[in-house]
Order: sequence, then structure tokens, then C-alpha cells
Amino acid sequence: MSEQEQVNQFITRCRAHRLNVTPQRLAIYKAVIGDKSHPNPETIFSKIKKENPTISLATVYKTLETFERNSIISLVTNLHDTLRYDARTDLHHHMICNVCKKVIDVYDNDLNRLAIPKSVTGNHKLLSFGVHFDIICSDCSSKN
Amino acid sequence: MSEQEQVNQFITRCRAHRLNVTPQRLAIYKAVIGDKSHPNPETIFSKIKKENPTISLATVYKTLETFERNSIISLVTNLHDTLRYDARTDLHHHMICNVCKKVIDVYDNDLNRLAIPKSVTGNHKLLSFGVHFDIICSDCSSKN
DNA sequence: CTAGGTGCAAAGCATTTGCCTCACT
DNA sequence: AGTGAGGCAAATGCTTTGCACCTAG
Repeated sequence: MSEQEQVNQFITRCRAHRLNVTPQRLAIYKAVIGDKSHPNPETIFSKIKKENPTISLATVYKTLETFERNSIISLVTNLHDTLRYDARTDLHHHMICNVCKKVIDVYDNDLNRLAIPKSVTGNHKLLSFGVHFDIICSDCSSKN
Repeated sequence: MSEQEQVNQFITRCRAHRLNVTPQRLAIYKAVIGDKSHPNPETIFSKIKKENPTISLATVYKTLETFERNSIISLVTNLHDTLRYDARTDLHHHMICNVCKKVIDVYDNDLNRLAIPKSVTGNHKLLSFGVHFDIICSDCSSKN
């Protein structure tokens, strides 16, 4: 996709979510799609500051949060807010409630045996893996 | 496993890693294995404060970090330090380097089609899922 | 005895908030 | 015109650090 097409798609998506298209938002969006390293807000901020010297870090935070809430971009993990420990160190998996952030263990032998892609083992040393399921848990569902 | 057996196993593991067994460490360990909710340090601290009124939150942080480094307990995610955004919102997976915290996308149709356990869909609303591979990336491997 | 662990307080940072001003539609 | 967005600075809250004292081995 050309940059112009990406920009047009971005504008369409913003309109669909009733989000104003501003130069700051466009710069932030371009910076995210142009960075395959899964950057944090500070990194995005540094990249666009050159072209937008007056932009503020708080705007970057607010904008990324807005994009995420509207599914324009995504978070690598939604457990970034605090350290979460697990008594189990053996292979297992997790469900994470997107509302209350509850974590529930999943034990499943088929998941334990999933086929590891060559792109993983080909170049890197694999330590372990796990599947995470983003859910809305039964408690949170029934509350609404 | 009885509580006595768990305590014995804990002592064995500490010895194996040259970690002193202290009342604080034992209390923290018991609190973690007795809590299936994947608690954070603050929660652990609150639970053991009743029995150990002089314990400090900093000790809980240090101890959990020590346990994790020695594989006595584990972290639910090792991307808790900062928000990490992803330009892609379609189904894909991630490798995370445990050393440099780099995140690398993994696209794999077999992973996209993995069998979702009944324990997930039976009670909860599934929003999405993903596989994460904990790795030591080629860059970090070659540096050592 | 002594290396390692604890507790306290202060420091460090990532993130959020309040509020006023400004700009998009 | 009016609502939504941006910028700045202060506040918040989780986590780490430094250091003096203590304790397990």
C-alpha cells in the first residue's frame, strides 16, 4: 500500500469513528505504521518531534490510547499496568479479561504441542511459549 | 501437595539457587502459590502484612524478582514495563526477546487456526487470541 | 563470622489528569 | 459556533535504589 493509500485509509477510519483528523494524529499514525519494532509512546514522540516540534508527549499518549480504543492500532499486551506473577512455571496458557484484567489459567495438551513456526526456531533461541486468549469473562459479561 | 511438602520443596529450591530461606521469603512464596489470581506485588504485600506486620513492600518487590530470576515463579508477561503498540490489528503472533525486549511479528496460518479449548469458549466471550514466543533473539545471542 | 537479606525513605519514571487555549467540521 | 483536540505542568502511582542494620547458614 502506498503512503497516500495508507493516509486515505486512515482518514476513512477516523471518519468512521467520529475522530477529527489532525496533523498530530496523522503524524502519530504514520510513525506507528512505519515502525515494525512495536514502539512505545516515548519512541513515537521522539520520531515525530523533528517534524512537529510543538507536539507534546501527553498528546502522543492520549492519541495512541484513542487509536487503540477504536481498533485502529493494537496493544502488544494489555497487562502492562502492573507486574503479575504466576506460581506455576510449567507450560500453560492464559485467558485475560479485557474488562477486569483477571488472568485465568488454561491447561490444554493440544496447545502445548502446537507446531512452532520455522521463523521462530530458525534464527532465535526459543525459551518457551504460551497462548493468550483475550476474553470478556463471565463475571464482567453478566454485569452488563 | 500438603503445605509441609510445599515448604520442603521451597527450601530445596532455595538451596539449589543459593538463596537464604527467610521468614519473609517463605511468607511471600506461600502467598503466591495460594493465590490463583496471578497477583501483583501490592496484593501479595497486603495478604502477608497481617502475619508479618514489619515486612516492607520493597522486600516483596525484590523477593518476587529474585524468585522469577531463579524460575521459582514466573511472570505472566515480560512486557509490563511500558506500553507497546502494534500497527497491525489483524490476527498475528509475537516473539519477545527476553534480553532486549524486542518484539517481532509472526505470521502463521496454522497458529491462526489453532483449536480453542472448551474451557475458553464455554464460559467466556472470546475477543481474540495470540501466541507469544519467549526467545533470545539472534542479535542478543551473538553478543554473548 | 560474613555474605546476603530486610526495612525505610527517597528517588525515578512511565503514565494520567486538569485546565485553558486552539482548531477542525 | 460548538465540540473535540492539543499543549503544558502538575500529580499520580508503580517500581527501584541506597544505605544502615540484621540474620541465616
